[in-house]
This record gives sequence, structure tokens and C-alpha cells, in this order.
Amino acid sequence: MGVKERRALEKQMRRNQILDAARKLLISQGLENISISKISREAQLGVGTIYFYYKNKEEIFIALQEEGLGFLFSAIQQIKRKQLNPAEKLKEVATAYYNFSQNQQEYFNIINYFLSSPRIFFQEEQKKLIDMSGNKILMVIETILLEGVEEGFFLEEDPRKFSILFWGTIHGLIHFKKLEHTTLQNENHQLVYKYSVDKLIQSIQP
Amino acid sequence: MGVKERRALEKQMRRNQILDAARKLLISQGLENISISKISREAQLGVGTIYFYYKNKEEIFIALQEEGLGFLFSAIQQIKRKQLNPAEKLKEVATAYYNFSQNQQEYFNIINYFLSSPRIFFQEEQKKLIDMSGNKILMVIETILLEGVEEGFFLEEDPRKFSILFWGTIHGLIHFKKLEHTTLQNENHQLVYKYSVDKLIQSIQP
Amino acid sequence: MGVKERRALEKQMRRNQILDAARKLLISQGLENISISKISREAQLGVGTIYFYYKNKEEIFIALQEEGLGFLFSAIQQIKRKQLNPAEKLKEVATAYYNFSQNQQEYFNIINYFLSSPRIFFQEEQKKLIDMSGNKILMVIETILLEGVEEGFFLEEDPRKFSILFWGTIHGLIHFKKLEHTTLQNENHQLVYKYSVDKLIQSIQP
Amino acid sequence: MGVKERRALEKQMRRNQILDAARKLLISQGLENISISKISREAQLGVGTIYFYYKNKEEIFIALQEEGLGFLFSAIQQIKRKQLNPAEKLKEVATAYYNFSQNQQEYFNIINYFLSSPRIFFQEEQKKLIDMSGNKILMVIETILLEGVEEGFFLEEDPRKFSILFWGTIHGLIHFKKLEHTTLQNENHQLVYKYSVDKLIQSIQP
DNA sequence: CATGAATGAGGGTTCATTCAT
DNA sequence: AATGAATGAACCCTCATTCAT
Repeated sequence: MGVKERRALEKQMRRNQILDAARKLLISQGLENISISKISREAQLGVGTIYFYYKNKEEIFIALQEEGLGFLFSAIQQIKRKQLNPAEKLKEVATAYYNFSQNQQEYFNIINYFLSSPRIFFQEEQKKLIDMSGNKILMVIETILLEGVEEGFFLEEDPRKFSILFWGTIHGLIHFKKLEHTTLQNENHQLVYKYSVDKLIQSIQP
Repeated sequence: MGVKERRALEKQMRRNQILDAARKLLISQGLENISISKISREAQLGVGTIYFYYKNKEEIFIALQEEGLGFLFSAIQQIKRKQLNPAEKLKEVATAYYNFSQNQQEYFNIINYFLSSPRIFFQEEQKKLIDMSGNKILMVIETILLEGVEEGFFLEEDPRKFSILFWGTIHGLIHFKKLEHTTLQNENHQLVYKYSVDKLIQSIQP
Repeated sequence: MGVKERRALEKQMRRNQILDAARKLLISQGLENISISKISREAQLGVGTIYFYYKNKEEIFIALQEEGLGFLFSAIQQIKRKQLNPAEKLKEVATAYYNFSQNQQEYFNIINYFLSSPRIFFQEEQKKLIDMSGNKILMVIETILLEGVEEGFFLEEDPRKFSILFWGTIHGLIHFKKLEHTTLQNENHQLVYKYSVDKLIQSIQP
Repeated sequence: MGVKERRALEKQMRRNQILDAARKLLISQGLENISISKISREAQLGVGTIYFYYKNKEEIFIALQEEGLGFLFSAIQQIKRKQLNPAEKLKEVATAYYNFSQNQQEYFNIINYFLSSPRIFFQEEQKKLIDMSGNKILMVIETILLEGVEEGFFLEEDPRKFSILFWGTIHGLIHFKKLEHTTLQNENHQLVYKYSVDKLIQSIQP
């Protein structure tokens, strides 16, 4: 291994060290309470050092978002291989998404932070990453659909669009969890969620 | 008109004046850049005066949210009366929601602020308001559905749940507008949106 | 009763109404959390009205202090009449002072506020009042002493000075209660207090 | 001297610089008029810098209090070594305490601020400091007493308690200096003070 | 590479007081 | 006599970022 490679490796390690600290703070204190100086303290590094490895705070957030998307994807990814019929697989995807939103709330928050934020302009590279992450999730859904269609289990002409619909629905409904104690207080949110997923699946069953 | 009434009226006007300033800032600078001192400057009032009319910043945000929900509702409300078949009405609801999210972006953002925010605990009174606003929107959808069911146009056993599904879907998909230039770059977001709405409607057509 | 008298009476009543509110806040929220607007809310009066009856916040505090001194005095006053020997009476005075400092803490605080405050310049009238209050307390001690001297129970040439010494001692020691958990942690504060009072009394016993 | 040492030294110097500013304000404007922004202006530093060196305002006050206790102690400390009999030493302690209260009024005030303040909860470390400072002062008195007892000059079974009594008395009487123009206007405060100290000393002389 | 001291604008909030009504 | 809206300076504190070492 040459000097260059080692350098690059070390650099990556420092970046990880910083991300470890940021992640710890994200989980323990929530998105809003992360500050660079807190991260530097947690990472046992100088504030300036953080800025050497990340251009600014946003970049760290983006890295955390990537991580979150990674976790989300790996949870969903596994479903593809399971011995289930396509409909059940889709249900599992919905469940996995729901669980992720609840059990890894802060990651879900940070993903939403970028998804809802009105102002952020992504760099080309970051765009690619989000593209990939999003695509990977979509691909899982799409693959399941295609399998279903091939097997005659599903009937759908535009599996890609349906995948987006499917994802959009579960994403939107999870947001409505906040309304559990107001508008939706007479409905059990989980039941609505289940109902919706079933409804969508039925809509493409012959 | 007695002194009391005039006083009350003036008080309401001042509240509006403040809200006007806040709204202006909301639209021009975005949710994240509203500060009390900016509002006071914009409203040509002392900082203390703002606090005389609103307990804190959050209260102003809530007032803006109410306004937003009001606009949203009135846009959707009108559809009920139109001379359209139920399916077309639902499509119009979706379109209205979409248009609202695009044309009154900052209002949409502030609604989302409360919907996505990880931390906010609402007071009982605020809960009621959100409840009402949310319900009003849901009711429009539900009413359209019920009409459709009665007319034999739709077939759906649980119109309430379907309304939530419908709303959740369009809400979620609008969030995905942000992905237009990444994950969804090969799809036209509007087409996906249209496809999804159609799909949902088809799913309850006999 | 003429108009003037009624006016004066009404004025006094309003002043009391305000003082009632201030007292309530003093006891419930402590000296530091009293504000004019809180008082006005509590008293169900306008802020301006408060200023009509009291020149400023300080004046209200002074009134509260007077009240406190009144309570303190009346607690001590009663001891004079009791059927006890002079030494026991002095001990009771010390106990009463101690109890007052603990049970009516906020009154004790406000008295101290004026006693420790570096800056306050009293008006002539206020001076008289404090003079009177202080004197009344001192007089009780002095009277007990004089009785004791007459009866041959005490031997002291300057009862006035001894009264001040006595009062100063118990006052200072009560302040040291704050040190209970630091400097004086190995001593029981009450025992020290008792010891001190006894010691002082012994010093004037033949 | 290495870099680290120099850095540490510089850091200490900055802390001193800030404390200098705070002290200057303490003396010129009094405890109640110290604010962080005033300190920063006086110290020619940014507000943030102050917070870099002191966690909050309280910490600065505590540092000033420590200083005050230091001055007080060193004034009293010297008396121990003087060639005087124990009684005279005690009188000197009282004088030193009195002089401190008058000549370094603001330091006396700040010590009182912590002693009288209704609300403060000390951290463990601060407790230790106050403990130490208080103890050091008490120890001086106690040592003088013990010497006196050994020499047969004093007769006192509980020198510790008497020390506290002694300290409490002079502390309390100094507070009464405020009453010089009201309750105690017919007494010369200094004479009362002297009388009291003498009286206490007599009470333990055989 | 790494540091961490320094910044200063900005955050939200409180409050005694005034004054036109 | 009573009101309460209006003020605005002042409060404490946070923080992303820079830069000399």
C-alpha cells in the first residue's frame, strides 16, 4: 500500500470518527441539538479539525442522512430474498418502513429534514447519492412488483410508477402519525396504515 | 359601537398587523428565517409589543398555520359544490392540494413544520384547531366518497379510511417533489402524481 | 364621614388590594419573580393603576417589608407578656426570630433585601417606619433585659447595646444557615444557635 | 517552556482579564449591574469569548466571591502570627472583618449575595471552595481560642461553637450598619460593635 | 494536519415605566 | 380614577465559522 492509499484511509477514518460523534449526538439529543462544538467535544477533536474534514455542518448532516438511507435500505433489501409471495413482501416493506420511522426516529427525522427543507441545494455528488439511495429502495419495490407481474400474481402496466405511489403512500401516512391525537384520534393509525397497504396491493391484483 | 368593542377591534387589528408582517417574512424569507425581532421591525412595532399580542414565537407560527389550513380548506371546500362526478371531484381535490403546495409553498412548509417537527407538544386548544382543520379536509374527501358510494359510482366499505389513504398518498407524493432532480429524474413528477390519483380512484370503482 | 375620609379610605383599600396580590406572589413565587404586570394581573387591575397607588416597584416592596416587620414584631411582642423568667423570654425571642426566618422565609428575604442591598436610599418617611419597626423589636428585648436587671436576674450596664448585640447575633447566625451543607456541615445549625443564645444569656447572668 | 504551558498560561491570563473587567464593574457599579455584555465591553472581548472562559454569569460571580474570600482570609490570617494576647487577637479579627466590609464593600456584598440568596444550589466543587474559605476563617478564630484556652486565658468548652457564635455576631452586626440612620441612630454603630466584641470575649474569660 | 481561541450577530424573552384615552 | 397598549433597552446565551499558530 502506497502513501497515498494510507493517507486516504486515514482521512476516511477521521471522517468516521467525526460521524460517530455526530451520530451519537443525533440519537441522544436529536437533530436540533447538534452543534459543531458538541461534535468536536464528543469526537475529542478540535473544532477546526471538523471543518477540515467536512466543509460545514450541512455536510455532516448529509452524511448522516446517507447513513440513515443505508439503514433503511438494508432493512428493506432483505425482504427481497425472503420466501414470501409478492403481496406479503410488499406488506413487509411497508412494515419495515414503518418500523424504521419509529425505531430509528432520528434517522427518519434527518431524512425528512432534507426532504421537507425548502432551501437546500444539493451538490452534484450528493444528488447522485440520494438518487442511488432512493433508487435502491424503489428498486426493491419495483423488483417485487415485476416478480409478481411475471408470476401473474400482479397486474400492473407501470410498475415503476406504482412503486413510487406505494412509497409515497406509506411515507405520507407515516407523517400523519402526528395526527394520532387530533384529527385521527378516532382511528387507530396502525389499522389505517394496514388498510392502506392492503388496498394498494388489492388494486393491482387480478 | 361602544369603547369596548372598538378596543377589541383594534386589538384584533394589531394582531393582524403582526401576522401580516410574519406572513410577509414567511413568504419572502422562509420559515427558518423568521425571528421576533424581524417581525417587530417589519411590523414597525417594538419587540415587546409583539409579545403583548402573542405569548411567544410558536403562537405566531400556529396562527400562520391556521391561516394556511384555512386557505387550503377553502380551496378544497369549493370542489364539493362543483358539478362534477365524484371521481373528477377527487382529482380536483388532489390538484388543489398540489397547487396549494406549489403556489403557497411557505404555508405548506409551515403546516409541515408542525406535522414533521419532532418535538412539539400541542396545547389542548391548538389540538382542537388542528383537529378541526384536518377533519374539515378529510370530510370533504369523505363526503365526495359517500356521494359516490350512494350513487353506485364507488364501491368502498370504509370511506373514512380511504379518505385518509387518499390524503396520505397525495401528501407523501408531494414531498417527493424534492426528488424530482434525483431519484425521480426519469419520471415526470406530475405524471406520477396523476397516475397515483387515478390508480386510487380506480381501486374503488366497480 | 365626609367625602375626604371616604376617599382616603377607598384609596387605602385599593392599596391593600394591590398589596394582597403582591403578598400572594411574594409567598408563592418568591421575591425575584414579582413583576408589576404579574401583580396587576393578580390584583385584577390595570398596570397603570398600580402606578397610581405606588410610585414604583420598590414602594411595593417596602410595603411588604413593613408587613414582614409587623409579623415579626407581633410574634416577638407576645413573648413579653408570657409568664416566664427573663432568660426564658430571651430564648423565646431567639426561637421566634428563627422560626420567622424559616416559616416566613419570603418575608425574611424581603427584609434582608433592604438590609443587604447596597444601594437603596430611603425616604424620610420610610426611614421612620423602619426605625419604628426595628425599635419595637429592640424594645422588646430591652424591656426583657431591664426587667431581668431590676429583678436581679441579669447584670448588665448597657441593656440597649446588649439588645443590639443579641439581635445581631441571632440575625447573623440565621444567615449562616446557608452554610449548613458546607462550612458548618459538621455542626448542627440549631445546636449552634441554641448554644449561642445560651452563651449570650449566661454572659449577663450574675 | 513548551507550547502547552504557554497556552495554559495565556488561558489563565484571559480568565484574569475577564475577571479584571468584572471586578472593575463590581466595584464601580455594584453587583446588580454586572452583565455579561458589560463585562465583554470592559474587557474588550466578544461576548462569546466570555462564555468560552466562563460557563455562565454565575461562574464569574463565584470567581469574584473566591477572590473576596481570599482577601478576607488573608487579612484575618495575618493576625494569628501577631504578638498579641488572644483577646486582642480576637478584637483584631473583628476589626479586620469590619474593615473588610467597609473598605471592600462590593466583595462583602458578593459574599453576602451567595450567603443570602434564596435560590442558589451549589455544585459540589463550589461547595468545597466555600467550605474551605469558611473553614479557614473559622479556623483562625478557633486557633486563637484554643491558644487562649491552653494558656489559661480563656475558659470555653466548645471553642468551635464559640467561633461560629463570634463570627455570626460580627457578621450580623455589620449588616445592621444599614440601620445606622434609622433604628440605631442614637447609637454609634462602631461603639456597639466594639461593645459586642468585648462582651463576647469577656464571656469566656475566667 | 490539527488546534481552539475569538468573534459578534443573532436568538428569544422580560419588564419597569409611560401616556393617551 | 383607571386602563392597558406600547416601548425598547437590556437580559443571558448559542453558534457556525475563521485563522493564526
